[in-house]
Amino acid sequence: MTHGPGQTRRTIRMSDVAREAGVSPMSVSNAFKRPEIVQPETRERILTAARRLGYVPNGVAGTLASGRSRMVAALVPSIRNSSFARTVQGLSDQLAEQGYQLLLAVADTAERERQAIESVLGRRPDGIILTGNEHHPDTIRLLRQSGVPLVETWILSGPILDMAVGFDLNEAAQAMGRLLVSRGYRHIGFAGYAPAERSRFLERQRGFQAALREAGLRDDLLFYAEETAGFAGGRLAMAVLRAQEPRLDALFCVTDIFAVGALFECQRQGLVVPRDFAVAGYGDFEIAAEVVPGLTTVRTRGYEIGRAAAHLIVERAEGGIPAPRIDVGFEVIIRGSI
Amino acid sequence: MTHGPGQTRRTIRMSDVAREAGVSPMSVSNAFKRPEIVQPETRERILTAARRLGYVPNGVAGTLASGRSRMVAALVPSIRNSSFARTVQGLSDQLAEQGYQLLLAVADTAERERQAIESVLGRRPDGIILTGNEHHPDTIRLLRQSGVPLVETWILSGPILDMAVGFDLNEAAQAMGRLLVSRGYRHIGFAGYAPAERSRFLERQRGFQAALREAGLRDDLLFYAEETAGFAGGRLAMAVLRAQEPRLDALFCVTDIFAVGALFECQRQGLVVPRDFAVAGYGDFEIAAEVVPGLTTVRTRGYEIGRAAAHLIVERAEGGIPAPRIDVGFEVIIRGSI
DNA sequence: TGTGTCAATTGTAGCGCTACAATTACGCTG
DNA sequence: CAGCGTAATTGTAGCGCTACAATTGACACA
Repeated sequence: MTHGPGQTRRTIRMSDVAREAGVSPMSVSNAFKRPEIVQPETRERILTAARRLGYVPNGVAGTLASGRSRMVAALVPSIRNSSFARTVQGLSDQLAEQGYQLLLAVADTAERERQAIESVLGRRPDGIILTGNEHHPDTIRLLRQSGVPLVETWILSGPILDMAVGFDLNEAAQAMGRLLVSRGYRHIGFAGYAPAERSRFLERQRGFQAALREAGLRDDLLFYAEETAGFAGGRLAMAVLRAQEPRLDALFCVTDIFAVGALFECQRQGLVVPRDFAVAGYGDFEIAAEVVPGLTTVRTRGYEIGRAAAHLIVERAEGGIPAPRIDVGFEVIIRGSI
Repeated sequence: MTHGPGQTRRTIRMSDVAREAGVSPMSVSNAFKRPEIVQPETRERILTAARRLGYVPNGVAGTLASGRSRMVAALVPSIRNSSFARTVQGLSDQLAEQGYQLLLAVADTAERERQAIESVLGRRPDGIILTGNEHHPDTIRLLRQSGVPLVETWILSGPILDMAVGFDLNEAAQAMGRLLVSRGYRHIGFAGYAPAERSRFLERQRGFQAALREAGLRDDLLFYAEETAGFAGGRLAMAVLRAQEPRLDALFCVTDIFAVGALFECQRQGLVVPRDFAVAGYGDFEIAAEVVPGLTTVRTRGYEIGRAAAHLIVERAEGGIPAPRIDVGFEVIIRGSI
């Protein structure tokens, strides 16, 4: 305790800085948190002392005392998926700019989401960002009870717990469906993920089917790949759907990964895209612009979703009352694949 | 404060649960943190009371009192890059399994890293995971002074601050260089990033050059792309290096993204791979197995790096003295592109 | 019956900070 | 020069939890 010679000095705290600068601890606190209310010279003296001692404020104690953590938790189903990676990047950028930190939890099932939420809530984050709007009932109860500001992302429709940032998934898929129809394709397949699991994929399917029915085309050429399918999903979809309908002339994929897989498969089979077969994707991943021919796809704004979500939370944390829903829109990007 | 009718009940704390269960607060704490030392019936009574009241332990207070946060901070230069995304996934999985949480900071420059470290240290994480071994001197001083366990990832050689998980970057590039040489290529180019910035790319270059010199080949066909180059990097590298050496017959790229870009460019120009031109990558991203022909590449173990790094930190946090360096190895994956 | 041993439980004393109220300093008015 | 408003600074009283030592009770043994 006494830091005599040879004694290892324990961690520097606010009162050490206060003594060093000849002020009260409160002034040190103010010098860091509300610099405008302390006299410039005093502030300078305090900051110098802090630097000299190598003082790092203990945010944990600060959080306990103030009830504000300047930390935002985000739950995403995956980080390898390019869309969510962009969202996390957006969150991270925006939060860093505003002096907040990101507590990240990756949870790919509702059950894991529940667990993650439970432990995250113990940290008293200033806000929580979720993906989608399908949550475990216990999750919802916990969140409601905690009163923490909430943003659900990648979704706009349906019941929202608090705030939401996303775009109209249904509309986006419908736009692509209409585009395919307008280009003259008549036997259009759909490659997605098992529908039970992910309503955000289901909405794409619905929008797509609506566009086909509108045009009087059959809307039952559906293929569902495994979670882990990757590029193979597109290949499999082509094989299965062409067996089901030999005249199949186009494929709409719920992710660009499937779509690129389908393009590669066309290449292997000697099908010329788009003359013999058309492929459309969803996501506008980096690769979409690079494959030959370029992939026609729906550009989503994952990065902006992240930024906007972070912004909503911070605004709320600082006492504002932001708009509860933000639509970041989408865009159909036309390249050579249809 | 009095929670009479209509009064909004403030947050439940440990003493509320204690009163409800008829025990002391310490027993509640023990029931959660060291269940084996409390009588089974007592424990049951406490947990029931906690559930009934919807008690969520305040981890912030716990951290302040115990000095342990059960939180690990990770700094990565990017999250969109597939390699780091895998590492973050590995971290997240391993930490979740062990009941720890992940504080993520994305910092793409040494200066931002410094800022991030500074604010991260305020949270008193039980460990910090860094990427690479090039850090701002202030960062190093801060980290040293804090005494927090540290893991540097994606690197093994050179000065290590505390612990490290990675593989021999030089060796990996050299292996690929040798493979190209053994296949008979004689004018082999290199596509990388600006060398000043990233020593982890520089090591690849050195290993590659060593392999070429070993074989008596020229080792100065080097191209450096911008940070943001993406697939275009490969295209540019081909253009520039072929202008410099028309007999160029192979290209080694520091990332699969460049390599795939180069493959696409070959396709556009009608070059048959690998007959007319060979391409090798680095990373074994998902796409490497899917392009036609498949990309020969170095498979790195980003996911395992994340898991191992998390494991080291946790072991250390729980009082162990783990090995300071872990080599997760690499693998040369031979496909059709060379 | 006294006493040592062990497991289970409990009080006490902070962890390092900030909200808030109280105090002091200081210039300005009448 | 008293009286007052404003700005700067400071004390007090926790925030909710856990380390640690102290206490209690049950039981075995001499």
